[in-house]
Amino acid sequence: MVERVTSLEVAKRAGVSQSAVSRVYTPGASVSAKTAEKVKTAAAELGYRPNVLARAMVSGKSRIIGLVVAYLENYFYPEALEKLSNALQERGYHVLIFMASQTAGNISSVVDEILDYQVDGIVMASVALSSEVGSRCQAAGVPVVLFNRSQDMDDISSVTSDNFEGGRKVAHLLCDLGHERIGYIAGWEGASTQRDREAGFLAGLRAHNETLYAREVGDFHADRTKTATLAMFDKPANERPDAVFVANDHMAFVVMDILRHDLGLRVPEDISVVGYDDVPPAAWRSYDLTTVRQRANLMVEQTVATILHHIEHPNQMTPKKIQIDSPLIIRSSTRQERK
Amino acid sequence: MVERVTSLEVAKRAGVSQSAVSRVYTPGASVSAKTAEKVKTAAAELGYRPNVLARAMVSGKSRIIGLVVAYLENYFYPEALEKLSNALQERGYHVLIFMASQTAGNISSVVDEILDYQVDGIVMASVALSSEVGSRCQAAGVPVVLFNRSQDMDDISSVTSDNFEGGRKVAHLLCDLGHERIGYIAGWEGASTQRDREAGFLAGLRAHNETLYAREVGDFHADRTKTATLAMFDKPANERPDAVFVANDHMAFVVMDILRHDLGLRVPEDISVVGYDDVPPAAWRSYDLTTVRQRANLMVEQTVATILHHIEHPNQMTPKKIQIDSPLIIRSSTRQERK
DNA sequence: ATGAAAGCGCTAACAA
DNA sequence: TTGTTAGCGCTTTCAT
Repeated sequence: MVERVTSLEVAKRAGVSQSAVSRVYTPGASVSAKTAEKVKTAAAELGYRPNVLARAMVSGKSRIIGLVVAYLENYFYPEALEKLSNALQERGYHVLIFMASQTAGNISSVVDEILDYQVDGIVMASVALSSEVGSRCQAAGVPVVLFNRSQDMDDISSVTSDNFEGGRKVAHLLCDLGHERIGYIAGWEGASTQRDREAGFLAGLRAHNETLYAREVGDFHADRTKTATLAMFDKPANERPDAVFVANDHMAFVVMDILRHDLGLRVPEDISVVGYDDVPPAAWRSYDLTTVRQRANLMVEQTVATILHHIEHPNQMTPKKIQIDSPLIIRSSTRQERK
Repeated sequence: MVERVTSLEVAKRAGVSQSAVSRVYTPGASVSAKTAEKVKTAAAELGYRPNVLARAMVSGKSRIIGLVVAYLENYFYPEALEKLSNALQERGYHVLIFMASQTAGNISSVVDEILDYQVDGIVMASVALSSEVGSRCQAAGVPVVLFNRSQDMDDISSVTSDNFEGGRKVAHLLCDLGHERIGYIAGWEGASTQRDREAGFLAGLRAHNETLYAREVGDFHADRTKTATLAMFDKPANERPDAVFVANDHMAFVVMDILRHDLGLRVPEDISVVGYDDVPPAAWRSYDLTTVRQRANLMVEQTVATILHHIEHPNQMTPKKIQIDSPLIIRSSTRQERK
């Protein structure tokens, strides 16, 4: 175990003051090329690196972004997390993870923990947070950006895909394909993504003078989706939907598996299935799911830009509500042409 | 934006010294019930919470664990990450994420960044790290635990599943089922997991007086796995393997999809397929993959125990090499009985 | 451009 | 049990 090297030791070896060393590592500080060289040499010889925590304490900037996530079971999140972390790393920030377990009371303590770490900003990717939580962080002077969720009438920035428009595109597709009995399997109804997708979907149907034939709730949850699917499809051919929009890809996989393996139905010949997210397995041959793509890259890019903007302009608190266009990806889980 | 509340302000309001306040938040410090009450009341009124960073600076313990990950595309990792973060959170630690991008030179700088944050320990879950990197952290006095990878002849602790034994179990299964032309699709050959799984598999075959009929390399990579699969199976029935062990689940999904959809073969009637990891999609009906389960819960538990042990006993540097038993999970991608 | 000095908010001896 | 004091390693005035 090697002892930590401090700026003071580097200063001594370089024959300069401790503050000179500090300046060398402070972008924009005034140091002569000569001192900079001396310091860098000494630092290299000693293996010196500035202590981020000490810097954070005095500067008030930790260069840490707190990330609150609830469930990584939806493969959209690991993807986003990876990109987010990379993007922040490139800008000299790092991600401190806070897992928000199910319990609601727990969430509140999570916020306290985050604040304890003096994070410069917070990204909330968890669906189940009360709006109060975000506001509390804002009140503490820590900017917050909601990722993949939104809230009406509040003062928190958010980045989402255009869920309403995405839902509408699905309605158009299914109507254009000539489907006549269209079902919807909803996600957890507390989620803004679920609400917006459904609202857009219904608006789209209306535009075609169609109406929803059946609706069940899957809650973004495998078991409940199974129940919902059976309730919707375990009936004679002329009574069940001939197409279904499922509020996210993971539920859509469950739906497809049940249709095919439990009910012996064919996708898309008997039933067209559409999902939402375009997580990687949607492109796997066994599913090849028609879906709405949430463009993780763009969403992350905007999230990073927004949080950094808030960090750099602490006074300017106007929230940004960013919606990323989400294209329809047509694969083979939907009929290929009007029947 | 609310100003930060310091322990000094709490002290004033409570009518005690600043160190009294500190003691109230230091487990095991001696404070009278009366002072504790006064302090807690004042703290609550002011909304005070100790500054973790300041505490870290003086105590030398940040209660931050650095986690190095390379690719979250393998769904074993998000699962592990979630459990790891939860387990550490319960013990008052938090996870700072470091994404190790592809470039090898990059890795080295990642280590510097980690060390800058004065992390108390490091978990490396990335497959592509040189042993030199881990050693450098150890040398800096920061304990390291390798997660899901191991290295021979070195001084770093690691937690893996029993990959050798897992591979052997697969060989036994396939031999018991009467398979006669058995293939293996390897992962990236630099990975210890790949090497151990293959070694165990070969040892198992040998025990049955069987020998490997075909071998290709998929590199834990979808495209290369596709090429490997075609090279192995795109030939007459009597020339191709009748069973294949694939070094991880994700490659196995690709193999199954190609067998079924490109080559028109049936699994398991024509070919039995076995994977490794038991990631969630392995249990999805479309794959229902026979596989070796890496028990993420146990692996994480041991990882946490090990890293905390090293943190709490800094002098006792004997590395631990922990292997978790990995059970064979038999599903329907393998023949159900001897033919 | 540089050094001296004053803290950032806290913990940990040390006395009392 | 308590208060006083001295830092942890750094950034940042303020002189020079």
